[in-house]
Amino acid sequence: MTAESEALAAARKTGAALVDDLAERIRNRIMTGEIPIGAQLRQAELANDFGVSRTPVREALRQLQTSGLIEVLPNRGAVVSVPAPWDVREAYEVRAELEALAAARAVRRITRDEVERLRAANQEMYDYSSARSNGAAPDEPDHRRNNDLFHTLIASIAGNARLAKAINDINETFPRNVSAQLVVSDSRHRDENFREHERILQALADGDAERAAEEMRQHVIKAGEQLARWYELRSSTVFRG
Amino acid sequence: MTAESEALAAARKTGAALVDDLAERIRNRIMTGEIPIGAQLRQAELANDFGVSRTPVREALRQLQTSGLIEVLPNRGAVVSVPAPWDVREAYEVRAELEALAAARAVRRITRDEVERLRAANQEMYDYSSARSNGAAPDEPDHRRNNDLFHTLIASIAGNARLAKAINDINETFPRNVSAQLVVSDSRHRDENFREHERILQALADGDAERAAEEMRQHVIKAGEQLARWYELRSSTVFRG
DNA sequence: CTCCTCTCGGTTGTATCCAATCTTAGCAAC
DNA sequence: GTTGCTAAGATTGGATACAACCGAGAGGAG
Repeated sequence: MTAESEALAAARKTGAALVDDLAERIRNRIMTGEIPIGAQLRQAELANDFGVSRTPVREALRQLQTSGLIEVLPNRGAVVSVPAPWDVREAYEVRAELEALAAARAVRRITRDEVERLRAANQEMYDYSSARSNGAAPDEPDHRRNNDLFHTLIASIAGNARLAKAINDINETFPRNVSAQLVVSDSRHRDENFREHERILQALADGDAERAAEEMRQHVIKAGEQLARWYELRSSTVFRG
Repeated sequence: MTAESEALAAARKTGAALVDDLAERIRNRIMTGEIPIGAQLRQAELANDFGVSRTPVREALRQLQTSGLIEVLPNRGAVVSVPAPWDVREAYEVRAELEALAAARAVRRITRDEVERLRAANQEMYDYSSARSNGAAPDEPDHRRNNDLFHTLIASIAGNARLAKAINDINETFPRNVSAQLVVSDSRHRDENFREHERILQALADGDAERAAEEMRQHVIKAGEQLARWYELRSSTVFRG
C-alpha cells in the first residue's frame, strides 16, 4: 500500500520514467548494504516491495546490469556483483587517473568560495566519521553521501560532465557502505584520508595543477588499495544463500 | 521469417541472453549509420524486424539508454543521441587520458610480436582507407572494426579490463561510421592519423612510457577535435522526421 | 485567416498470462 | 553413505492484453 503510493507518487511528481526511479531505489538498497553483495535479486520480491509488476522491475535490472552493479545469469536471475580484489585495484587505477584529471582541470576554474566549501566538506566528514566511530552519531544515510562530497565537488568544479559521469560510473560499481565503513572503523585511515584531502586542497588553492593531480592520484590509489585489502580479508559480508 | 529464425538461432547458439543479443544488433545498426543519429526507435518496428515481441526490445533499449547511445523520453520513445560538439570534446578529453594511461601501461607489457601486430594493423587500416577513398574497395563492415583495432589492441595489451571497458564505453557513445568516414574522406587526416600512430608505436617499441602516453594523448585530443568539428559543420546527417 | 479545442490514430508503459528453465526434495539403486 | 534419477515447485523469459499518454489534424469560433 504505502510502497505502491510511494512509488507511483514519485513517478508522477518527477515526471521521469518509473523505471529510472526503480533502478535508483534498487541501487540505493545495494549501496547502503541493505542488499548485500552476492545476494540474489528476485523480480517478484522487488515488484512486491515497490508495488509494481515485474515488467518495469526487469527493465530496471537491465540498467543496473549494464552499469555493472549486478550480474544477470540467463534463466537464473540477478545477483549483486561481488568485486574481486584485483578488479577493485584495476577500477581504482582508472579512477585515480580520472580524478587526477579532474583535479588538474579544477585548478584553473576553482574559486575561493569553492576552496572553502571543500575545506568545510572535508572537516565535516572527518568530524562525523569520528563521532560515528565513538558511537556518538547515528548512521544517517545523508552523511553517507557526504563522504563522497569532497570528490564529487572537485569533479563538478572540473567542468567536464563526461568526466564526472565516468568517475561516477566507477564509483557506482562498488557498494558505498564498504568504503564508508573503512573511514569510520579505522582511525588511522580516517586521519590519513583527512590529511591527504588537505594536501590536495592546498595544491588546488596554490594553483598547482601538477601537484593537485599527483596528490589526487596517490590518494585514490591508496584508497583503492585499502578497499581491495578489505575485500580480500572480510569477504564475510558476501551473502551466502 | 529469416529474421525470426536468425534471432532465435543466435540466442540458442550462444546460450547468452536474447536481450543482450538484441542490444548488440541495435547498437550495430546505429554504429554503422543504418539508423542515423536523431532517428526515432519505435519498439514495434524493432520487434518486427527481429521477430520478437516488444518486451525484450524494451529491455535492450534500456541497456542502450544507460550506455548513453540513445535517449529515452518518457512516453515519447527513444531517439539516437545527437552528440553536441562540446560533448564530443569533453568525452575525448576523458578518452585521451584513459588511452594515455593504456599506452603507458602497455609499454611495460608489450612484446615484439605485439609491436608487429600493431604496425600491421596501422598499415592495413591506412591501405584500406586509401582504397576506400579511391572507390577501389567496398564498404565492408569488418574493416570498420579494423579502424579501431590499433587502439583496442593497445587497450588490451595494457592488461586492465576496467580500463579497456571505460575506453569502450566512451567509444560506444558515438556512432563509429562518422569517425571512420573522417579518415576515409580526407587524405590529410588519413596521413596524419597514420603518422601519429607510428609515433605512438615507436614510443612503445622504445619502452618510453612517458612519450607513449603523451603522443597518445595528443593523438586522441586531435581526433576528438576533428570529430567535434565534423559535428559542428555537417549536422546534416541528423535524422529529421 | 488564425487560433483554439477536441477527437482519434498511434505509440509507449504496465500488468497479466503462458512457456521454458532451473532448483530442490524425495526416492531408488548401487 | 553416496550417487543418480524424477517430479514438483519456484523463478525467469517472452508474448499478449490493456491502459495511459502524446501528437496530428479536423472543425469551429473569433
